[in-house]
Amino acid sequence: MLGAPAQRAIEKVYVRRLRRFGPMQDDDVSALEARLGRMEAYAAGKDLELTTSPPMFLLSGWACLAHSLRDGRRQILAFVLPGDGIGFDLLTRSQRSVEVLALTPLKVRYAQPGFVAGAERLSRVFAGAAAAQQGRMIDHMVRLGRQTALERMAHLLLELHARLAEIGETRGESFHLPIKQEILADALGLSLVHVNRTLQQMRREGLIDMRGSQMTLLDRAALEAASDQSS
Amino acid sequence: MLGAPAQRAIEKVYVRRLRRFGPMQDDDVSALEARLGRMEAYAAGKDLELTTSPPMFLLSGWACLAHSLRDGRRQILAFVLPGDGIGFDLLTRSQRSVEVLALTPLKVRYAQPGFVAGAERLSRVFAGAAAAQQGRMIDHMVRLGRQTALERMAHLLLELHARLAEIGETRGESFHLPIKQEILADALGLSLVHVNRTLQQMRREGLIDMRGSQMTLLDRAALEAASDQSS
DNA sequence: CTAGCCGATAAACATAGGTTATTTGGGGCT
DNA sequence: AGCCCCAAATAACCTATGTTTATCGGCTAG
Repeated sequence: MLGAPAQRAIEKVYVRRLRRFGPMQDDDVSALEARLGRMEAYAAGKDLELTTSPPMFLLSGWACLAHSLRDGRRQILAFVLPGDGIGFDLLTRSQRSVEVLALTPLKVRYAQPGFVAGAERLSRVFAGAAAAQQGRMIDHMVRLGRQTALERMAHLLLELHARLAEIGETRGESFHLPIKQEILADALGLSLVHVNRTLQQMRREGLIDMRGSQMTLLDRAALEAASDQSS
Repeated sequence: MLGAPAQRAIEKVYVRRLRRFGPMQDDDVSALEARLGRMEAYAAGKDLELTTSPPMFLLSGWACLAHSLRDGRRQILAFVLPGDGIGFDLLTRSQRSVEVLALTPLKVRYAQPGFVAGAERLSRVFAGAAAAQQGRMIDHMVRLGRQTALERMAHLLLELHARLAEIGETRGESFHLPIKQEILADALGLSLVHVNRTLQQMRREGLIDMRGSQMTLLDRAALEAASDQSS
């Protein structure tokens, strides 16, 4: 009576995430596992070196991809959540000055130095994950270019909830949001003050509830209406 | 005395573009050529169908990738210039509602239905082109999220000039900018009026010159300073 | 227990950019 | 030649968001 559930419970978070992008059979999982190597921990705030190191999976904690301007302005390009890969795609490996930043303490697992995707099914899954990431970046461009502060926030919160739900890190409409409002500001292209204003407004209007770093989506319908995003 | 220059002059625009991303020898070019098929022309304003058709190269004219919101707001995600591929990457082929829009009359050349990149060198070149496109999208996110109207415009003009120079469509610091200010607005996340204001300002300050659709970058140093973008 | 720090909250004011409406300036067509 | 139409250019006004500064509350180091 314990076998199956127990097995499920210990499934690696990156396998759980990758399953979203296509079927993975036992030999796919072992093929992947065989190509992974050492684990590592990083402190919050740490700037991960990507150009030299092999790609990795995030086991726990939150990271982000960001680009900084000379005068200190910073744009967060994407959030990296547990189970997500870092550095598998061209994006993060290209010469571009894309920084990978630990937003919380991190645990990662590196791929073997000569990592290659491997079997047919496995590489299709990896392609799916890369496509999903690009899709999120498109959403992000639309947010930044054409949405109001409240729309941006609503859409980001929905995205984060959906992604955390995939790996079982939500409880109903609640999830742990372990980042400062300053980080939200750099992600959404807003000022810190306006992020706070917007959150207060969403709170007053009963869209969300925040207690410390616990975020609850109280009115999903309204949030979805606000974030539009469809064609 | 005519052979070599003539050969160079008739080199296909997509080959010229692809050479930027890695060495292409004669057999690479023929391998690519063998995988391409019919040509097609489209009128300005046409919305190209991507999900059903094979990928293609843009032979002449300008196109863009865009996403529209329900209420009509639109964000242009990327410009597609002559020689650029459309639909080779996951981006444009994913289920996402990314539209491909002809900004001018277009000539394209489709790939054969079962297109695959082909030889080692050739696929490395294709990967390079995809990475370049992603890099430009990152620049675009930074523009949209963290730069002022003038900075955005300066940076976009520099990008367009550089890309057009690659395919010989510049004359010194001048190039043909065949798009309405409304399109610039949708690309830069600004209103049409503010795009006009910004262009006037750049003109007054001697940064650019515009006569009809002819754009000239008068003060590259100042434009580069304004667009920052470095880490 | 207290000092000090950090992040959230708040208030007051400033401004970049949005909106609406009007005018100007070429082409192309009749 | 005269008329249209469309895009560019202006103008006047409005507002979402940025900036600056201050307060508050909780946590941690001693």
